Amino acid sequence: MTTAPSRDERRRRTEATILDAARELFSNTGFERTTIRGVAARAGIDPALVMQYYGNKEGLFAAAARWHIDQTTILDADLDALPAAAIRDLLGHFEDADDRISAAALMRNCLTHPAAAEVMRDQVMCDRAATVAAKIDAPDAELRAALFGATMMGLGMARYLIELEPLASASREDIERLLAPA
Amino acid sequence: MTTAPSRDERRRRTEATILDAARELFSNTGFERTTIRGVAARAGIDPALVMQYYGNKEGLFAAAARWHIDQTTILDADLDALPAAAIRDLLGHFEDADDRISAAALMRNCLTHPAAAEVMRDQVMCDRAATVAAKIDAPDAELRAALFGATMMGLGMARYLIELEPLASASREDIERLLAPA
DNA sequence: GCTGTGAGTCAACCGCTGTAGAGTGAACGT
DNA sequence: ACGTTCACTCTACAGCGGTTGACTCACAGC
Repeated sequence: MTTAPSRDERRRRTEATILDAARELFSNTGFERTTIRGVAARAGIDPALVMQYYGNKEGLFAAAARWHIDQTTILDADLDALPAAAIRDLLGHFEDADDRISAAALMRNCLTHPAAAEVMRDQVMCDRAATVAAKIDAPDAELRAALFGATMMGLGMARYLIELEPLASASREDIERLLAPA
Repeated sequence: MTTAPSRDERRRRTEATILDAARELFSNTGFERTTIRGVAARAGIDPALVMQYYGNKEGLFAAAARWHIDQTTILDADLDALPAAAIRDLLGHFEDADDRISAAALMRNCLTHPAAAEVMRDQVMCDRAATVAAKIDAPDAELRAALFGATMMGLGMARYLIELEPLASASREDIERLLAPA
């Protein structure tokens, strides 16, 4: 048999298990249809333990839907390469096994859950749009950036959440090739 | 006092009142957060009457979220004018007082409600994309059309549901002017 | 006038879900 | 060895929300 894990090692492990289960359900079925009991069952533990760790359902969601905001790929690109970089960044998030689920959890609920909507609007879109706008030299820079952000959001939702064909099964290269010029 | 309305006139009137209330709530707070009791209260009638008319909550939603699918504006446009026409069509839907709410109801719930997702995917996106694709003379016509549809969806969501600034308060002309070329 | 029909109401049921509090047993410090 | 801490469980509660069935009452046809 393997060596027994220490107590807080064990704690961190179950905490991660809960978070994984929560992300899975939040991203697949949305906030409202996800139940604490469902998360607990999937994690193989008692519902009350979820409460003990995250306080309430909102807390669990807040912990599960955190989004890594790294603007490096955007900051490093100049205006010409920016669309391609942003597309690659978005697709990268969703191809990556770790980021995918939490990104999907945020995106799926941003229309129906107030907190998710706020995060989406303020952090993701506003901040990104600001850095994008700073690179555009035109009178309508902000509006252009917002339109670009909306386009990226639509792409992510259509491809990964609604799974619209043939978008869902198209290759990253094709998407980048066709959309980047626009 | 006015002349008393006939019985089925009265029926149709309350039915419409219920539907209006349902659309309002579905489009503002989403399917799950909308309660039959809430709809009834807003309509000024008893919850049981909603059930009597629409069977269950799903039936109410199905009746409330119907989307007028008129592809005339798309069909009439040739390839060059198509983006502008589609944008005008989308914005027109959302500016129009009648269509706006049911369109929003469908769009808001298409990520979290199975039936709404199906309608969105099959009817709105697939059918439209097909007619769009028929006009594009390129090997990747379908993918291009899907990307275009995703862009339009992102635009609608960002502008009318998340109310992302400065997109939400921009004029129709500006949006059309900036996005159509792409 | 009388009766049937149908719009609209009332009260209640029942399952689900978030949440709370006491309890248990194994790991940990001493 | 022993008391303490802490992850974890069991049970239960309270409220909400969809749904139901019996009831009321006004209007239409005879």
